[in-house]
Amino acid sequence: MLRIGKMTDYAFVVLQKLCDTPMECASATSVAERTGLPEPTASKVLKMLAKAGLVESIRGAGGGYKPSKSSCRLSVLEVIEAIEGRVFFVDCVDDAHECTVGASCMLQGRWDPINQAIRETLAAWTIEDLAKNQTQFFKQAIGG
Amino acid sequence: MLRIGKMTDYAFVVLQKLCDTPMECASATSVAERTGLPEPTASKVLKMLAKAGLVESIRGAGGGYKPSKSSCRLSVLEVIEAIEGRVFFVDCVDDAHECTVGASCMLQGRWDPINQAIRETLAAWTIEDLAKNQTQFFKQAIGG
DNA sequence: ATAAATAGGACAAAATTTGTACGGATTAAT
DNA sequence: ATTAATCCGTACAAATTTTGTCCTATTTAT
Repeated sequence: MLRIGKMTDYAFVVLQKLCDTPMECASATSVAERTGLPEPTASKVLKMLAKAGLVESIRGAGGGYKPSKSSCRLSVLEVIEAIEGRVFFVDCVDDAHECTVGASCMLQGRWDPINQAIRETLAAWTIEDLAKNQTQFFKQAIGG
Repeated sequence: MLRIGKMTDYAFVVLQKLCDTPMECASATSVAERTGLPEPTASKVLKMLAKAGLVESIRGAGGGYKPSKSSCRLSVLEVIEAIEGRVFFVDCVDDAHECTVGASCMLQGRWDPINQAIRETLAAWTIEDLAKNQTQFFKQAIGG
């Protein structure tokens, strides 16, 4: 099915909630309540986002997470990569991968342009765009 | 990592081998030998491709698989979807999916254009393109 | 000090993907 | 007709990946 993981789904939901109240410092617990996600899960997602630098974390009592100034302008690509790692379609592109097919594979190294095109597509939309109404969004997609 | 599965990788390799000798009817065993894949695996991939109509299967002694006339012009999208099912980035788009976040999800229905754009990107390359040399390929990618 | 939070890592459970096997159906050749 | 080659469909165990949860350490406000 070639889909992003649930965690990444959650990341978008969480980021958007944070962007609703950009000045507020929201604890993982409050984010969990507002999104309907279980607390440990919301916490995990927030930690990942913080580690990737996509939100600002404030430790200690009264702490929590704040969207950074640019959080809501993050591209879809940035969010996906924060959670999933680099976006690639084929194992071969990954350094850590050993190609089991080896010499008989005629495709080695041919995927870069496709990967690049996909990345550009994902980079072209921001979280804000996703939040806008569907109609307008659709117009962009078909170039209208 | 957002990658296609190994089976899909194999599918490209197998298809390309078949297209090397488009007139020949190759048994699963011979495809396995020529690609270096284990026989049961090659067989499984071929079966999937045949079921999706991407190659022609001929049963009985002396049978095997032949690329159909258009096999080598198949788009990358067609191959991926033959193996992985429809290409989507978000569960919400899938009818069978129940959104656990529900009403609090501001993103519902917003992904279609992105999915569409990705699909268009994948549809723009053929297996033949992948087999061509990397340099030329790269030119296409950057519009040169 | 104490309470409220996050950080980071560990880990079991669940889900998915892979790889293999087997019995049945189909066809060509003898 | 019989035999051998070959695909078809399904089932299934093993391996891998993803999820979801918890625990301890650290940080900060009061």
